[in-house]
Amino acid sequence: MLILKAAKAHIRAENERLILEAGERIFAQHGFRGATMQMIADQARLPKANLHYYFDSKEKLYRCVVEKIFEIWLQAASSFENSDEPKEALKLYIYEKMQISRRHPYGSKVWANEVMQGAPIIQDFLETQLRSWTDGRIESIQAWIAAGKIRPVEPRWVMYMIWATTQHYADFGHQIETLNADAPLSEAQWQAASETVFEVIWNGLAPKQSL
Amino acid sequence: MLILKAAKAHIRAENERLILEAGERIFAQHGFRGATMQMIADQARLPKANLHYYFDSKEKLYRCVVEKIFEIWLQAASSFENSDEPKEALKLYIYEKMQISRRHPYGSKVWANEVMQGAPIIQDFLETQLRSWTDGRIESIQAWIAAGKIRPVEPRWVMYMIWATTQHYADFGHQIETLNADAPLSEAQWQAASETVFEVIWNGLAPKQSL
DNA sequence: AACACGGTTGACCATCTAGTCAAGATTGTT
DNA sequence: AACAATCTTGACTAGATGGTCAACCGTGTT
Repeated sequence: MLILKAAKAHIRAENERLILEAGERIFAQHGFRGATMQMIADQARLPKANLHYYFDSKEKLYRCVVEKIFEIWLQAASSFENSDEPKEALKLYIYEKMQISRRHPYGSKVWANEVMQGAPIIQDFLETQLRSWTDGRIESIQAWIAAGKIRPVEPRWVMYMIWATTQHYADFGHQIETLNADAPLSEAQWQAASETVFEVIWNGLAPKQSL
Repeated sequence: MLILKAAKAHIRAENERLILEAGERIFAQHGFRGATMQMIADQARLPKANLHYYFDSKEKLYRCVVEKIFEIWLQAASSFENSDEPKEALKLYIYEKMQISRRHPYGSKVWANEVMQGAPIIQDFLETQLRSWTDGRIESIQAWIAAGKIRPVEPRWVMYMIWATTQHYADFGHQIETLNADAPLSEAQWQAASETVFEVIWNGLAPKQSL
């Protein structure tokens, strides 16, 4: 009966999760072309043919991985709206993005890879969701400027600074570890880095102390 | 006669230049594995076999490309030393790095790709040249802190902020263009972005106005 | 003109890889 | 137990790709 489809849904869900997780890791480490279905299969501890049972093609799998990453990205984005005060809103957003760099370094790298190659797969995301989200955030920042809560700056360049500095800790994590005597950043170091990023940006944006 | 070697040296120099330039572009756009020798050959307008005449293997060619990029990177690094005053030194360095992002976007992407994949080819560079250069710069920054010229901050996180923000304009150039109504940044926009990056970082680091 | 040396090139090969397939194993339902 | 839908998997194929090679070309020297 057709109801069986639902009965075995958990198998499908579990295997798709395994494959997506493995894909994220392998695509991040080797890029789209550098990753092979065999590598992903080994990482997921499944036979290669099984991957093609759940995902038609390498490209479809890749697209799913990228879409999942974009979801997480958008989720973090909402923390931007959790306060009207720029200091609080920026602090939440920056800490949240640093957290993502720490928890999802592979996802961040896949995204970076995709964009660096001209976003062949997710160009439509950039043009729709990312563009409209960014426009919204730019309006928030402009409102802060109008209210004299931060210095007059072009909001775009500030957004890019935040993205760049926070994602750097994921995308260039290997370089950072190498310069940290080949050790991953400690809890305290992550905390300190997040604080410094926030402090420098906030002090950079805060209005000059009026005497 | 052996002197012929010198006589045709210009042919070799010119072709190596063509191939390296094409390689930089193709490796940036497709990653190491994604790039094919055929693509690079087409870009350089040379037959594929000719590439193997000048560079033994794809990997050797790639290594040459990456080394060339590191040279440019180190060159910019020297502008850090052109002034003892932090404001001036940082301004020069940031503007120089923004300039590099604008002039050598492909090189920056190749570097990013390489690091994201764990620096399989240039790990030794990271551990020797980059590490020692960074240590030197950290000392400079600490001296500024000791002299009360900038706030007390962990120099490492500041270096990473500068690298991240400036390189972002190359590595994520496609995303930036998409969010700029699919247009490349204008001269004025590059200028404004550079200024904003510098202003925010400098204001973020400058000591609080003592009343 | 003859030569030698570096440069050029099309054709070729071994290998790798995305994707297919058909036979068989599982599992929930009746 | 019998069944049907779903899941599993080893073996296979077609095409792409890095690298090779042997014949050929061009140019400066004698």
